[in-house]
Amino acid sequence: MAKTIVKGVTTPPPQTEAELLQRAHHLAGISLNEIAQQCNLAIPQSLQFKKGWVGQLLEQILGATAHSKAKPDFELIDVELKTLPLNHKLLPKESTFVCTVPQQMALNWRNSQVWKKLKRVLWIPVEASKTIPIAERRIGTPILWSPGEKQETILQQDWQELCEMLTLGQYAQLTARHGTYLQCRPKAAHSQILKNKIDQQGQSHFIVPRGFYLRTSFTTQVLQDAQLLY
Amino acid sequence: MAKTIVKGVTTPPPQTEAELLQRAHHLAGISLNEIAQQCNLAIPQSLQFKKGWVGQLLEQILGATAHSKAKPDFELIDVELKTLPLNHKLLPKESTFVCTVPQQMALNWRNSQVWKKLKRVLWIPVEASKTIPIAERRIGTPILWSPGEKQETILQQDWQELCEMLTLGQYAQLTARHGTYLQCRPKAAHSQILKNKIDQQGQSHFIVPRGFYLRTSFTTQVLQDAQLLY
DNA sequence: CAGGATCCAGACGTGGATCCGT
DNA sequence: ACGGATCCACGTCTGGATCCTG
Repeated sequence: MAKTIVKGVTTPPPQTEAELLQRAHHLAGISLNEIAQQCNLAIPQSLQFKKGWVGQLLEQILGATAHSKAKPDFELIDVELKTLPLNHKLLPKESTFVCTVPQQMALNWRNSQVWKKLKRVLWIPVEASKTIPIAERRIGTPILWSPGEKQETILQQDWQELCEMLTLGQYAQLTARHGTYLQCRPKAAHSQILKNKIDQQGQSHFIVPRGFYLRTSFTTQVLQDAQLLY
Repeated sequence: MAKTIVKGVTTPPPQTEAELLQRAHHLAGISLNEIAQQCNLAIPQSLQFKKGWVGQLLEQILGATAHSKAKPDFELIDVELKTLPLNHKLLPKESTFVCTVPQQMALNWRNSQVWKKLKRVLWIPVEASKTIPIAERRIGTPILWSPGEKQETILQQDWQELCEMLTLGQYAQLTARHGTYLQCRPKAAHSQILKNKIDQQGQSHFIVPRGFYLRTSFTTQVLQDAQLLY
């Protein structure tokens, strides 16, 4: 099944973490325009209707296994790619989506979807201040990261607290204010979307689809630990 | 959300069974070419890569709620539309797809997906001999139908037999030869497609996706009962 | 002949995230 | 600031069936 129509130049998957990190370092300081040109892709005027564009651009230039779902971005080396949008102070601007809340919660933290996504992450900071045209936004120094011991403890506590509320069906009480590092928020095309959820008694309910997100305070810490803040 | 671009003329949904049946009677004797013109649709050279085309054409001209899934074709009046391809003898040429085999079988016949699809059907016979160009194939006399008592008994027996084998995971023994009127056959894009099925013990298996089909011997009986065979 | 294999269109779900009103 | 709302791409699934080889 050779693909003969080039719809954008792609990079082969990296074979090792070192190779991936080296590639990512070569992007540091480069603008999105340069990468888009190399990938033969047009730059959108605004991200309003192209919210995932930067993430998908970096997937492509770094050789992520494009859109293979429920799998790490770099399947061979089991690494997840996350862009980290930075504000004008070069601090994280937004929370970071981790994964959707599954039908059935895992039985323990180390088997959870959240841990699978966070155990090994390549963070790529990207300028995201609205005052900078998209084409001119630059890539920052990459961080190949795993949670520290103390971080994992808090993340696990957050996960357990949120899981408990979700499992018990306490949707009214569960807001984005819960959780120290990890929060739980809506994740859908629009607020009218409802998902059929089957509770532990086998009863069917319609609920708002949710996702797990990392707070900006947490990703700021990631930058700090990597000594990328001064 | 008014759709301003006309991609094919559509008919509003029928409000009553009588209205639907009247429309269908107006199609009797008409060629596919005439209907396609009225719908502003091009006629494919072959159905090899357009297998569902005739069915979708009739959905459109009769005002079926286009592609609303897991619902009857005519939602308001709870009627299912089925084309019935006829060979050169004007007898059913193919088996009729009913529905896919669900993850979890219903607990009884009257709650089954098969019964929901078959309890009220508008059959539209269509010439389907390969010797007739698609454009020239004619529509036959429509049949608004429900299973007779004896038919339902056999269908229910078939369904129960097939369900039992499916529930017990007897996939090796389960072939299209089982069932008097109803059979169970593969239903997929290709034979390599596998579906994750969770059995009653909670174990996960990969199996070939299947569908329920009505044998041609059964749909021949439907024509007979409607006195459309001589 | 008919059981097993296959094909398309459109809906739906998931992963990529950012938007925006209070 | 940030919690709740929203947006695109694309892979997968479902519903419409007919094809095709032994």
